[in-house]
Amino acid sequence: MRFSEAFINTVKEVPAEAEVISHQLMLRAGMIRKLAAGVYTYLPLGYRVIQKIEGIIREEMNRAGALEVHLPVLCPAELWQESGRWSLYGPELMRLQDRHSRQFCLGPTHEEVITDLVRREVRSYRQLPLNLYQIQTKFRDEIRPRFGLMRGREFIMKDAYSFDRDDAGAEISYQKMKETYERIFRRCGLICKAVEADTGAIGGSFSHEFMVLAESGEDRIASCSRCEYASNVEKATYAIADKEPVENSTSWLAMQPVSTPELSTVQEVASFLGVSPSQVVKTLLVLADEQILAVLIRGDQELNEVKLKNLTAATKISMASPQVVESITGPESVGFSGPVGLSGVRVVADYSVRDIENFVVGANRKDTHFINVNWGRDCPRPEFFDLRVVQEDDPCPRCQGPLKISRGIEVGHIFKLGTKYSKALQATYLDQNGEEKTIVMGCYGIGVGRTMAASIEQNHDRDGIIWPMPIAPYQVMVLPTDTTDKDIREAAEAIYQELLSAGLEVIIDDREERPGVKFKDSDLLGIPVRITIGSKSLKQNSVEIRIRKTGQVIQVLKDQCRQKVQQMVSEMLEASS
RNA sequence: CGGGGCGUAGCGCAGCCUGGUAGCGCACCGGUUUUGGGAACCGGGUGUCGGAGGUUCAAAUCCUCUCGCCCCGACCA
Repeated sequence: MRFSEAFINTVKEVPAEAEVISHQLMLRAGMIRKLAAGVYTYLPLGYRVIQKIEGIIREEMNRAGALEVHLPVLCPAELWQESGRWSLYGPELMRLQDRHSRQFCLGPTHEEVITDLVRREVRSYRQLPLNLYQIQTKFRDEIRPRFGLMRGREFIMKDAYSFDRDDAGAEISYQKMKETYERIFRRCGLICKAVEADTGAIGGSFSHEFMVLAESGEDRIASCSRCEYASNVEKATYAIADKEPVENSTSWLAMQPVSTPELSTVQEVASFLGVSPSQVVKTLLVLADEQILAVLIRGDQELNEVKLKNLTAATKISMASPQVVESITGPESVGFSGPVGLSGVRVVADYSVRDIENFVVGANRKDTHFINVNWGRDCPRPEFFDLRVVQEDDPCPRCQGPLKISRGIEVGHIFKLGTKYSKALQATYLDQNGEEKTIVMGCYGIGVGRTMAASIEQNHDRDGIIWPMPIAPYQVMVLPTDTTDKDIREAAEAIYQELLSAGLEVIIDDREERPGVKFKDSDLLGIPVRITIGSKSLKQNSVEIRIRKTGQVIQVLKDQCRQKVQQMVSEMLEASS
């Protein structure tokens, strides 16, 4: 490719709208442009990277025996009503109507569509197992699209669905995909970690997320510093100490009300009373779908909504409105809720408040708290569950080792679905005995654009992107310092042609620009290998090869350039597979 | 959905308070000189001042509505 014909428009200034580095660099390197919030155009350079990633995904999926299909983006509402997700999915689902007022949605994921296909086609156990995948544009009307390709409303995703005869088969499919994902991300040059995760809107029994560790990541990961345990904090648990409840204690003090005017946050109350926040029990009034719950949690801990959601089997958790709070705890009591004398609602508590005594709670009265409250004496002992977000140094649920919290970008997610969709849509087969059985499913997604963004988050420096060789838009940049100089121009042309015929992916910067401009652009674009052809080295009949990642420069004779570059490129391809 | 901010040339921004010829830097186009890390000079403005309505002799500027975008929050009891 000739730079002059490649439609690459680089930008010096950092675009105001871009916050994270991958977004900034993709805009600056002329790889993407925004059309609307969370909606991007891929320019030729960026699209080459997308295609590289897709290529790796295809190879590995095919290697694992999966078959590529192409499902419709436009899905009829009936299918979604059949699975129950039409009402469950909420405003994230892009809904639309055709001219006959028939309801459709733009697929945010394709369980319904694929299951519909399979239930029509699959009759016999002989047709199973089956793994179908596609690389397709998805639509999710995110509340807040941000970070460029990281969280878009329209995005490219690889999604695969496995169909097995039974759980044992599904387990094998799942493990195979887990290994395949590890290969895919390794080949893309990413340092990735598989962590346990909540199954969210997709559902199912078990899942892993593939996380690229990066400070800019939107997810938090708890991982054990001693064993292999790693989990999204949404799901992460910790080792809960077994302890007999204390029924009465000599250390219990008399409960009494304290005036705490205008002090409703845990911080304020704790410092006013001169106790630590861990001595305060906060009472959150929560709406789990229609049901009102009082959730008790220690002042220094956070409620994990996902855990509460799973406990209550609710589809949506939200904080109760002030009106609702007052109807439970009395007038003007918002900010002063507590378990003492509370009635009419289910009370659940986190383990963090199980073993404390003489604690502080709201008094269900304006500007008042109780101190020295104790379970059983002052209020009924509630049911205890694990409801809090794990924190740094909590004991690992597997080995008690200290947990560490880090940030990650979710680039892939695999689910054991079980029969959630196959049951709802009646996808069945006949087994050896002629008995009708429900197909057991799994589903497996990879965010293609997000993988591209994550790669930049992990591979860049002050000057720009540093593509890992397997997903670089071009492998080699040929850079003549002065195209008005005949010798330089011809030498560069010759090398360019030679590399092309050797099968390398080469771009030559044939623009009549000053060398500095070309060097800057070449660094920004992140092409892994650069060959500089300039008058100095040309006099010794040699050229300069520079590695983008290390900055290492070697001089080689012109005649040996092709061989050397070919060797470097294949080494750099090897390194990540 | 709540709070805040911003829409002026392709990009980054000033001008708005206090109404009166639409501006700066970069980019872009033409020319001359330059050519190993984002050149210099000369010439060129490429604009629906987000949109609609209103006030006014006169609106980028004031008022109303509206659309779009960005950031924060949505863990507060």
